[in-house]
Amino acid sequence: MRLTERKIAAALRQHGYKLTPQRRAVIRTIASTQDHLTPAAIYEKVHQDHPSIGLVTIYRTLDILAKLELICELHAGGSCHSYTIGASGHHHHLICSNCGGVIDFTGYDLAELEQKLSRETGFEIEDHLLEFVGLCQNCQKEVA
Amino acid sequence: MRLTERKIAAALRQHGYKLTPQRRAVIRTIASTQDHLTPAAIYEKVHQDHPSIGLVTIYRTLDILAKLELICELHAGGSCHSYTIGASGHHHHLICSNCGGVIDFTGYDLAELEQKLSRETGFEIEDHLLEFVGLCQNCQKEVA
DNA sequence: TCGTTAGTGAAAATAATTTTCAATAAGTCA
DNA sequence: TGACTTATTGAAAATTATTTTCACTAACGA
Repeated sequence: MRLTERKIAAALRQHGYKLTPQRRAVIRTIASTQDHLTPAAIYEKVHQDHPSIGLVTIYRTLDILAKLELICELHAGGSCHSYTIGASGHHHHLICSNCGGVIDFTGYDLAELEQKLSRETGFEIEDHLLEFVGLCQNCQKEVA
Repeated sequence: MRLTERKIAAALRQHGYKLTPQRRAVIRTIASTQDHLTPAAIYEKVHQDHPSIGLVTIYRTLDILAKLELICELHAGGSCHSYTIGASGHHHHLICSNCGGVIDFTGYDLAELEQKLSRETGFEIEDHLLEFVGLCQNCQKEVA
């Protein structure tokens, strides 16, 4: 389940961060799209409603949101350093290579594979990164 | 199976690239470690034997090697933009969060999951990214 | 060995990110 | 409410990472 603007705001407060209009605007921008956005793209969008905001504030807000795991950084498909809204619970991402839309999916458990890998390599596994890239239904039509 | 310096050199030539001492040095550096390296780290290492090499050449060589899939870019564990030696055939990576060592693993097929995802989301899946992060056996002892 | 062409290094240009610092605004407490 | 304390902000400067340009050099086939 994708996090809402409201939940993110609450989480920020709970962790002692103030909810400023700038932060609210950043959160709203990320929460209101399926797409994943770079800091520069977020800046552009926020800037429309909030012309005085500085790019630095975008970076600072993204750092906080990422640290609290309220947003997710994506890597597959060449776009490092872009973010999508977080979701409650463990999940993975499916990214459209054409429109950038991101779908979260859950219910796929890598624990078994982790155990097998752990047994075979002796590693103590701490984390993983799993992302898929493809064309969403809309973009399939568009491209055809 | 990890690619050897020799195989990489051959592949370069096959694709019409010249095998210069600089490229050889970059390849050797990447091929001779389990670790994954940033362009700057590769530069430092190559520079020792090859003091006249420029950082630009590192970037250019990495671009070529990555394009030919002779090296792999890693993402998990915070280290975007670092590379490890390639391997023949499709594989995934297991990265030590302490020493940076990378182990390739194969035999894990995501095709089934891809089909399921495709069915459920309508996506036409093109690619994926799967990496694990953990502590290798040596580093477990070291940390303890 | 010569000549063609790809490859190189240095420097400049560009892009991305972080730091610094004075000014401002949030939330708290009297 | 109003003053206070402290986090947050924006601008500019600093830093870091990457790419482009260009004159020079070296690899490799004829």
